[in-house]
Amino acid sequence: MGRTPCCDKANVKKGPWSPDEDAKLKNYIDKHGTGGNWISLPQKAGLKRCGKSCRLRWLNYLRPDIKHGDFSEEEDRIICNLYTTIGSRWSVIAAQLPRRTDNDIKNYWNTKLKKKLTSPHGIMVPQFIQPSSTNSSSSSSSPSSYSNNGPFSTLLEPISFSSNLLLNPTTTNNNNTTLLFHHQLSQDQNFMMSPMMGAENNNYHVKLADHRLLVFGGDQGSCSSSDVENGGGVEEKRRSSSSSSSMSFVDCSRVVNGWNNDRQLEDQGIWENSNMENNYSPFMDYGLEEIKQLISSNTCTTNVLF
DNA sequence: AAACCATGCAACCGCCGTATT
DNA sequence: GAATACGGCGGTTGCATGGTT
Repeated sequence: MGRTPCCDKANVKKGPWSPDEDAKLKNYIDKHGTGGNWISLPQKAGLKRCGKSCRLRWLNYLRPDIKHGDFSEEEDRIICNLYTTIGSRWSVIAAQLPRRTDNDIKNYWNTKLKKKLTSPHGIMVPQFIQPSSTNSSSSSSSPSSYSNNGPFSTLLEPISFSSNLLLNPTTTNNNNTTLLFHHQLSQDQNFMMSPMMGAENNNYHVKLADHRLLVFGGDQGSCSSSDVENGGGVEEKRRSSSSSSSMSFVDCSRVVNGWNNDRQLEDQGIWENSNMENNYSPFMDYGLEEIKQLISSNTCTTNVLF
């Protein structure tokens, strides 16, 4: 025979913990510790709870050194890095973040970070994983050199990857445009996405050789003038209908000829003339296959990987 | 003001490897 | 060695809250 059952399942309380229960559990553990036996603990502590429930409550909430909420950018970076490396092994990830619980990290990932990293089309898009330093010499997957090409970097040397998702953690060019994730479409279709620095709405740009600028991603699809300084130059007027659930691909070629000054847009009366009623809009939504075709049919001066 | 919807998060469920009988 | 509980973990659920229509 094996062990005796841990508790009477029919007579244990479930649901949210009351302040009184919290106090009982905390007082008991403060005085006696867990004793390495969660099963017998609730009875000793005067709680009508399953040992598992007590353990969970203590580890995820009552433990004195726990920090809740307010994840820092550094913590975001660590979580994203580890997730792309080892997947949803929350206990391992939590071990790298002092005072954080696996449950908190898991919730944070599911409610915040995951939305940043995935699109409804099922492809991964670059994210705000800022390098802790600008030293790029340590990563073999980092492009080895870049030219200064307007607000974007241009990859000078071709790169190839064995994985379809790699993190390029530490590349910042002179324009402070940070280059992030890489996906590979094929040998001759290497692209590098460049996020707009200064924008907080998850937009990304791809500059094509014919000066067209593809803008996609984003909760709201807006670029302020400060974004222009960092690689923008357009404002997407067609905003997503619901936050974080849509992904727009926008061909701005008709308005961004030269794409270096949003004043052009005003001078050309683009904003005023742009509406769906007169059947003219410089903003066109593209599907994933269309965008791939657009990119593959052009020689990109910006190297982008999906 | 009410109904509806989206979000955040605490807690539970079930699985798996290990320990115990 | 078999049977069963324990401890730990990740996935999922359900409730509370806040925002929007």
